[in-house]
Amino acid sequence: MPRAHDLETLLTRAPEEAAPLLLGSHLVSNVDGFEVRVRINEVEAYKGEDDPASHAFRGETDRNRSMFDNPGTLYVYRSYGIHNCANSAAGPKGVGWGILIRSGEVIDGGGFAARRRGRRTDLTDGPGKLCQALGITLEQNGTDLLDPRSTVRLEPGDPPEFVMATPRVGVSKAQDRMWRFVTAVQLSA
DNA sequence: AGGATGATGGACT
DNA sequence: GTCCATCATCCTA
Repeated sequence: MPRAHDLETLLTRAPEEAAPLLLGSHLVSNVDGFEVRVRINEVEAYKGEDDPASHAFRGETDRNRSMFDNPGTLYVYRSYGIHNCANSAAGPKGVGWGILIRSGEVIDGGGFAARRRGRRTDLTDGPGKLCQALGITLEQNGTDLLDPRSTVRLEPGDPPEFVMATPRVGVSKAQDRMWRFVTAVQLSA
């Protein structure tokens, strides 16, 4: 299990190495005073200008700027005009690497999550759902996930016993990269 | 249980 | 105009 200051070390690695190690960590949000804690069970690596599937493939833009910031910076983007999706910047500053946080299980604050989602089940089993449950919007883009004072942050957790690697979801390019990482818990969900 | 589809906006050709 | 790092709903079985 990574300790708090180890998360920064972990996230400075290449995203395809850091992503599976991030599984089991906690994503905690305190937006509007409601704390929701999620154990991360599914992530994907995106590797900047080396990766045709990455938003950063064509370099830095207004939209993807957070991914080029320090490792542990929150990159939020709007998906299909409707949903928000959350990433952590990875690698050294300036490379545009990131880890998409796709799903998890609610550990605490389930009532707040259910209220935000407008339902009692399927609260955080997808990247858009997870952001809605945690109240993560473009307003939180650029947040330092490694700062304990941040409204959205990463904290250490228990690592999973089993991790499976698969192609990434919803991408048509670079399907040969097995850069989606899932815990056994998420597989059975 | 699984496939099709509409919503909805930004980035890109 | 087309393509999305998606989701909820509405079918068919």
